[in-house]
Amino acid sequence: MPVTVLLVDDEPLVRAGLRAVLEAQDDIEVVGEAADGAAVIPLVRRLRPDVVAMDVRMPLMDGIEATRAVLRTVEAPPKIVVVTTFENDEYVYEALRAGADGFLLKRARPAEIVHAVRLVAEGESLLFPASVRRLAARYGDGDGSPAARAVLERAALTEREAQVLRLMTRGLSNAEIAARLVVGAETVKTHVSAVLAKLGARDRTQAVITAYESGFVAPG
Amino acid sequence: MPVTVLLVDDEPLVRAGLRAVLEAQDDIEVVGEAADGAAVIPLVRRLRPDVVAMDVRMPLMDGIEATRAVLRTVEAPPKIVVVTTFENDEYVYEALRAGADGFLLKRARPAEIVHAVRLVAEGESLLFPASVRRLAARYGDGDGSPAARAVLERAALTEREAQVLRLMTRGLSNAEIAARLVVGAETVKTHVSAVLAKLGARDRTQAVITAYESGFVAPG
DNA sequence: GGGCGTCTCCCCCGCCCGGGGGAGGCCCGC
DNA sequence: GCGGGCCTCCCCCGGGCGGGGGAGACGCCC
Repeated sequence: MPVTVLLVDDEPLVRAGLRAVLEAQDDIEVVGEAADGAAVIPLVRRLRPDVVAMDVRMPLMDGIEATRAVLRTVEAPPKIVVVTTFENDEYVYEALRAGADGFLLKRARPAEIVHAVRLVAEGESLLFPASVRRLAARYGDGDGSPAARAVLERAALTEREAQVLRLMTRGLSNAEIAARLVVGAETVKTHVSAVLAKLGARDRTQAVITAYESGFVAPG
Repeated sequence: MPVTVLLVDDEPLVRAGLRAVLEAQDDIEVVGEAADGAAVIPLVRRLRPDVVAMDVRMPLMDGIEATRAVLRTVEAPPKIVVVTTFENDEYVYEALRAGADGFLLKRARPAEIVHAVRLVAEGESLLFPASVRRLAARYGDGDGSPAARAVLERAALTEREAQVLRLMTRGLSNAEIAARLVVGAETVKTHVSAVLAKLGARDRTQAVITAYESGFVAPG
């Protein structure tokens, strides 16, 4: 069965463009459109789309509020991809914080847009999409960049967990991390488990990969 | 005790520059100079430097041949850093293949040069220096780039092992890699062990980190 | 023909890793 | 005060991981 998508954008032109791009795929179906975040809730309830492509800036209710509203009030909410024009849109980070599953640049190539929709539909943690990573790299001292910060906050890593993750990306074992942080090995295990859970990683290797792919750490 | 360095370059100006940069550090001592690779062996035998900073292109014997000669004939040979002017110097990869421990751009910042010398002196596998990684990134589809290829050949990963490493960097477990390659789990274990040994990694996580840091794989 | 390297598979073994659940102390905010 | 989040530590337990050694089959090169 196809991936169903709801488009939410105040500009008809953008909606038409997204529709054209997405409908060109035979495994994606655009099931509805809305011109403002305020209209999203009932539409989501009625259409039950797999994915909502949500504009950030809209007149009545912006994408951030709408994202929060959907996630708060709808049962088994759809995946939400935030759509934005600017790469350095602080609003986007807000949206990610609000619980969106990824974001999309309007000027992205059609293939990228399609890819993003498919990925989030599969639940494939677009928590850390390549675009976020690229952003992080661009603005990035890797660690203090707004994107990386957003990623962190989205993953809701605590300070201690982030610290542990950083040491994991340096190849340290649990025992070595424990020695470095001067805590017990069991404590480290607790933190590592928390990191794995929050990043959706199965083991420390996957967590380290995610850290690299997200721009949480930069090579070199 | 300080790190002792032998400079090998046909241009006096370059030698003077390197000497100035390195002697400015109180933990580094330049113990000798040579103008050609042909003079290296006896000098290394007599001075027993920790590190040889070796130019690639020299009139009589180039840095590649000299590197081979030193590693073949000298007991407990020094670490060798290959010095080059051009970033995309194919000769450099040859030198790495010949057994050099890292390389250095002549126009690198003094701090970088000092850093490189200290690192190789510590034996800190400069097998995968940041400069190689940057090179790989610059030229790089990550995989087919000359630098990545050189890194591969330097590490002497076989095709199969490289394939396994690539799947490791995607977060796959041994069982999953086995399924993907349609071989037994024991076979994968053998390959993984070989990769770990060749990369000097203790576990798969460290191997993946090395893969990222070396440019063997690029984030995104 | 006889190495040598690669790929394949097998054994045993120890251990770190990760999951689950529990618990106490701390600070902060309601 | 009381809850909640965070950090800390503890238990048990299974499984994947990594080390060691061995071995057969194939192709390549001398």
